Amino acid sequence: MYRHVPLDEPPLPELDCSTCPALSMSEWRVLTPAQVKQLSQAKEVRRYRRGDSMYRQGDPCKSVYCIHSGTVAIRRTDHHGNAVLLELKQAGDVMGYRACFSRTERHNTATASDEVIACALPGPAMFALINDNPMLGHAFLARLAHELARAHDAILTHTQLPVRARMARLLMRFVERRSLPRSSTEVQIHLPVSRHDLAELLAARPETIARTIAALERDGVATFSGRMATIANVSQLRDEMDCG
Amino acid sequence: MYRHVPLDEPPLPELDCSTCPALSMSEWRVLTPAQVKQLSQAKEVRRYRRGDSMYRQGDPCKSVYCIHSGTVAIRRTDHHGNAVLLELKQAGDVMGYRACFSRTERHNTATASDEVIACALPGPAMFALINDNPMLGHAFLARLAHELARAHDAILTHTQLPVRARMARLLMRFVERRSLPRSSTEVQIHLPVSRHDLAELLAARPETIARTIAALERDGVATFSGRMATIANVSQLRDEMDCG
DNA sequence: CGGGGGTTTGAGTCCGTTCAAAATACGTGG
DNA sequence: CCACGTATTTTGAACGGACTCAAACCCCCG
Repeated sequence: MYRHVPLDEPPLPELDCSTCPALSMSEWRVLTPAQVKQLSQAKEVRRYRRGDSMYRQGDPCKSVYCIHSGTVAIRRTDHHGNAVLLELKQAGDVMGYRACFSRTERHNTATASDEVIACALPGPAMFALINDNPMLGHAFLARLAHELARAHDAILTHTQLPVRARMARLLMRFVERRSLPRSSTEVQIHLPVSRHDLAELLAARPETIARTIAALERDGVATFSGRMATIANVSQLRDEMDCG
Repeated sequence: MYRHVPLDEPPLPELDCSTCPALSMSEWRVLTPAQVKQLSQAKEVRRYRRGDSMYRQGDPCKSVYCIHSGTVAIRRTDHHGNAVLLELKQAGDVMGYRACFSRTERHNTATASDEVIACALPGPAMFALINDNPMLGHAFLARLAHELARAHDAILTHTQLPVRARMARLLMRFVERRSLPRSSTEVQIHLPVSRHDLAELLAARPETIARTIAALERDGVATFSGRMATIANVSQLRDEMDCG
């Protein structure tokens, strides 16, 4: 845990934010070239291996992170061990800002879901950039507002829809993000996480996920093989999204 | 709906933000006296009657609101009619800013739960204040971050805890907000909403709420009479908050 | 070839729901 | 102030989706 410079790994690459492909997807895109250089100098590149946690509930908030590559799972756990996977962060996503803005300790845990390279930017450096460039503040206001809407959506879907419909919605999100079209109606997607994580994403048990997948195959909606899924008919999947 | 100046009502009071008791509880508390005057001139006082909606899902976002008195219910509804009561806003709360910051239409509906007097501040006026005073931007960043944490909490509790524990948590929130101590262990609270709204707050059915209340009384945790509730032993209620 | 973690299947249970009806509270007009 | 009609709340019985516990299965890797 917390290791980010294993001895037996190749040295971390030097990353320049101004040429980073993640820049245009992140909140930093509103910065001027000079401010990007400032960002680049203040940041620190880190590597995390599958299972490493970047921060944990209760930690003080020292930095925000910008993901260069890999997938990070953001989880909230209660003191009974029940966990919910709140979201998956990927390349170009900025994460870990919530605790900085509310000036509280971390309320959830960030875990590398596979090999992750991310840059850590100290909180004060971010606040300095916001003071220099009000557009960055607005970008974070918009981002937080968007996240809040998504969280409210999750409350609604998790409490009102059966697991099967929630699964359909999740699959549709993966389809929209990046799918390999195989024919006019058929698409193939790569599930970025294990069944266990799928369960935590949908606030259900792994057994229920297995059963739901089996039911989806039985009904000819999709076929699953490991982390590959082939949706037979996207519009049919869309119909599953409301009620089941 | 949308009516806020009924003909048969007394005229709206002239309200001056600088003397408003809600000021110190709202985000506007970071403003200078001159900026408060600016706020006061830009705002418009409105009155809503029980059941009136202040805005609805799908509306464009024109203003943010600052509640002077009364209770407002913020709801999210899906196109099947399933509704969740996301939160109750009361005197001193600012509301309706989420859609402004994300520059999207309203994602939920705000309904007056009883007689409400609130001030509407046009979105552009708020943005002007934020530009004049960066502390206001930070205050909203902190507020949004806090709301996001609360929403994530709700996801966890709604999916992991039984209704009875969720009810205990809600009652505790009311106790902490304002309770009338009757003895060392016994407190009395006023439930600000109907059973139906209680159900929507807990993401359950009214029938389940009635049964849960009956069970709580049977077990001697609390007694209920209309909108009055007497908690026999607060620490006993606290024990109910995790699992049931 | 033999672990071992992750995944799947099976059987039984429980919590909350649904549907329906009774009871209570509420507001209005007489 | 009481009677009435309506809305809200409560109770009852039956159903169902997801959970629990347990065992079998499978695939990857040593």
